Amino acid sequence: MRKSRVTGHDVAKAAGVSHNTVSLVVRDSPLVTPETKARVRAIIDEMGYQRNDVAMVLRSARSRTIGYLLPEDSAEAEVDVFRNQVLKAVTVCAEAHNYYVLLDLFSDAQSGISLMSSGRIDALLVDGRIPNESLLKLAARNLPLVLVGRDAGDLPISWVKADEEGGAFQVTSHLIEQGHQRIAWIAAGEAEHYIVSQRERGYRRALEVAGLQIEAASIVRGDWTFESGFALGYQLLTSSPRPTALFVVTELMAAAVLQAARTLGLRVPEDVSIVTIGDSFWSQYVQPALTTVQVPMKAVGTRATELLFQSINEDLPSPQQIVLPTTLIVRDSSKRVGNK
Amino acid sequence: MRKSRVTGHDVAKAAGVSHNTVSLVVRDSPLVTPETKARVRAIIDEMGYQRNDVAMVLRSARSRTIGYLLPEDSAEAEVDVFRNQVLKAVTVCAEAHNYYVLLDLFSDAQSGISLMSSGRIDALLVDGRIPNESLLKLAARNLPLVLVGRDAGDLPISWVKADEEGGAFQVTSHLIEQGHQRIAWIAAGEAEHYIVSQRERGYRRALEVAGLQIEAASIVRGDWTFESGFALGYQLLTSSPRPTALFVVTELMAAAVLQAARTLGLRVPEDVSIVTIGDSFWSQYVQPALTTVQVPMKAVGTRATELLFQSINEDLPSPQQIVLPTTLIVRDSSKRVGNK
DNA sequence: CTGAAAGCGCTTACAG
DNA sequence: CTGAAAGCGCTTACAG
Repeated sequence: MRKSRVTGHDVAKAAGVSHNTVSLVVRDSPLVTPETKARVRAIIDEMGYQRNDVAMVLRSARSRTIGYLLPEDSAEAEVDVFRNQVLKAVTVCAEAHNYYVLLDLFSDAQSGISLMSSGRIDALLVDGRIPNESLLKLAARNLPLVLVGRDAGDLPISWVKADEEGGAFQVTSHLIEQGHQRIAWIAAGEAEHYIVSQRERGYRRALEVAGLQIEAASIVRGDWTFESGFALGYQLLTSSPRPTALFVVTELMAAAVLQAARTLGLRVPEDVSIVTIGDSFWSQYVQPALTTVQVPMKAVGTRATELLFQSINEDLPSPQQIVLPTTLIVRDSSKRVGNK
Repeated sequence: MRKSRVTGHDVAKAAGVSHNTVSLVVRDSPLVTPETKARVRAIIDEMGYQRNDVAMVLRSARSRTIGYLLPEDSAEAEVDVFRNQVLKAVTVCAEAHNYYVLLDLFSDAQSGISLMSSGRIDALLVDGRIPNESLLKLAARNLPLVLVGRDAGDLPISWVKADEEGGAFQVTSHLIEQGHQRIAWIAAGEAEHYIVSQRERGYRRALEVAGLQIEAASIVRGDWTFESGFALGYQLLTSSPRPTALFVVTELMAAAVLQAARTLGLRVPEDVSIVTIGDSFWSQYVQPALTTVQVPMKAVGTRATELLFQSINEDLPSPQQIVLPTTLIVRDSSKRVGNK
């Protein structure tokens, strides 16, 4: 048991001060004179004293740790860079505030509640893929909480998300401006999947605003895999009349559609335009580089964490709800229709 | 302060038992009769009691948390899926053992030492990119530690890594068997970068074993970016005599070399073979799909975590050192030389 | 500016 | 099988 050998008590005795003073020195409190500090610090270094954080946490009821509740692995997860981008941003931001990040895989609401009541964390970030009914139970606890990557409807909960709907609207409108009228939509997962449904809304709204008909046959739904993207792309590209443009829900599936087109001998963008949305850097490196809407997940992670620290430190009066804009990036996979 | 409202003491009073008994019930100890358990559990539910983990940790000196020390962001990190794969595996594995994962960004050895002495964690996983001198200081603490993704030379430290050198040897030998004699190597980062140097060793050994000359001009070094891959690919493919095959240190840079070849009007694999190594699933979706060596980072994460739990529970006598095999995956970017 | 006392909420011996 | 006491190592009032 080397790790807990030296306690504040030992240091106090060696330095001829009280335990209390040692504690203040460790926290660099202005209540201690520089001379005493220097003397105590020398002893601390000499004895190799390291504070036991757990005792500190128990007594002060501040853990200097934020929790991050992640969904368990899903079909989607294999493919998804989303979570990684966010997690990285969260960790960097927490570190800057001198906080640790504690990871918890969501299994049910109870495990999340246990964590919130355990004293292990001061606040909780919740991944947007956690189901709403669990979210409600979690939000009922008395601990700052920020939802990451989606909104919470009418619930009085803080959240930070990207404007998925606006992004989808933007890229679909871009296609329409380029003269496309038959624009298919390749979705993924369940119809209620938050991000997919938001993107689909944007797609539908763009068509409606332009007065274009939304045909049922133009909307198909895969399972997040490259293979499903290929199959659906193939299906749509061999249907008649063939769409002049395809909007694909993820960049991986869009890359698959690119291959389906290639397999069929169709040129992109000359014969068909393909656009997508997401945050994968690979999408610019496929051939041709994909026109996409960039979703700023890193920024979402950072803003959410900043908001969490605000809640910890200031006791925010009402829920804060933040939407970050997306960016249309026109690359080589889309062009004006008919203009070969 | 809702979170700490109900304590074990309150439950004990309400149930008419001692605080001790409540503690045993929460831990589901066989020392308590089923009747008492049921009665106490009912009260626990009724009162909404949640154990304060921090007090438990302080008293029992077991945090039920493992630490994961990550390197700070580097140029390499932007591109790297490595860490994400590993982290996911670690988290899933920890969850299965009923442990949390605490993230810590490496700034210096001292911060790692503080964490190890803080009582917050029972054991520590260290990312392979942490420098050796810091690793030594960390390993000197009395806490189980496993190094992830690289070996530790002669140091008596447990580690789990993939056979990067063997993988590089394998894919280079594959090229040689296909008749290639001028095989260039595109590296990245600093010469001492562990993974890069291991891969380079495998490359050199394969050439040596085959009795092929290693020419200085065939070895170039980029900076992990797509752009540097493109530039170096372009340079090598316009050099004379042109290499018949290129082995590229990362899959992203290999995708860039593919584009350089396309830009030059060279066909892959007819005019030049391009092979790589890594764990990015994207490499199979570029055109042509890349021949690669699959590095099992997920398995590395899982094995490392399992090893860590062994160290926690059994007090392993000597360091365990595990090398996981890589797998050559021949796809469409390489072929027999001259056989057009 | 420093010290002595109390206590955060558990678990761990130990006694019955 | 259950209970009463001690204590993990800090921080927080409070007193001087």
